[in-house]
Amino acid sequence: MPELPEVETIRRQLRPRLLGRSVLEAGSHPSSKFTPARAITGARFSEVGRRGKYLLLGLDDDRELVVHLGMTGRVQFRPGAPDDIHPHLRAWWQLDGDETMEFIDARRFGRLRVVPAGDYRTIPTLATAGPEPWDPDLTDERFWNSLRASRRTIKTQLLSQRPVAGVGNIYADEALWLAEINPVRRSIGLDRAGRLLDAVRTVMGQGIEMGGTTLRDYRDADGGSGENQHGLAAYGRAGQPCLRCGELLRSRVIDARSTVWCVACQR
DNA sequence: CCCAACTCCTGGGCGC
DNA sequence: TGCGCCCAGGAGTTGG
Repeated sequence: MPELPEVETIRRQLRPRLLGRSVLEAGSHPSSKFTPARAITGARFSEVGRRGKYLLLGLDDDRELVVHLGMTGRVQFRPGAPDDIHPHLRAWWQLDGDETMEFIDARRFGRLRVVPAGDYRTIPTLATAGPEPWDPDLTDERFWNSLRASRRTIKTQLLSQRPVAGVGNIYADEALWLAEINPVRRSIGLDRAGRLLDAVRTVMGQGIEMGGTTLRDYRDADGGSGENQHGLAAYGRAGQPCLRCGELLRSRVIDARSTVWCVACQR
């Protein structure tokens, strides 16, 4: 599932391909999740940003196309017209230069929105998202205070996007494993919070370096796969030995999300 | 405000 | 081999 490292990989590829280019025509699947695609016909891309798991495609008319990839969303380019017989084509934008950008999404968990630039009031998760992992204002104390404000499990809090933006199920399990913290804890001290924040930065940074994690669906904007799946220590490794202590990793559903952790060294 | 439950989707893995 | 069941999951929505 595309999390911050996957979305950042795509952002970096999209930027040189989109900046300065105009949308000549656009179309979409009839679902309201995708119809906003049509609203940017005639506009020109002027920025390609990211916030958490959201792609922010700035337009020269002071609006933004906000893209969330959901579970299986992909962005790809093809010469000429859209491939309108592709069964999972949800939106497309015909660009100048005889090329089409396509949004492919088998499971339709993705969504598109067009908003006034920087105005995310109608996208609550984006509007209330916590800082980016490398935001200099994100201190250990701030992260700890955010975690202390809720009584939910640490795992659930990481997925909430509030303490830090961009964490999904894979990198949450990886960060908790690296920081040696039990995902079902409901409170942690400042020292553990600091270690968890360090771990989030480490696993996210590694994910970006590796071009994202491809378990099944994820592809970058060039159609390529990531390599981070070979570096996972927890996610998908239930029943296999912990890479730190050898204990067999356990799996359990926490808040409807499968969670893998080591009962011996994650306390 | 917080939180829990429910919802959306369908490819693929599995049991038989 | 084929059928049918059910899981995976981010975030939006709803209701307490």
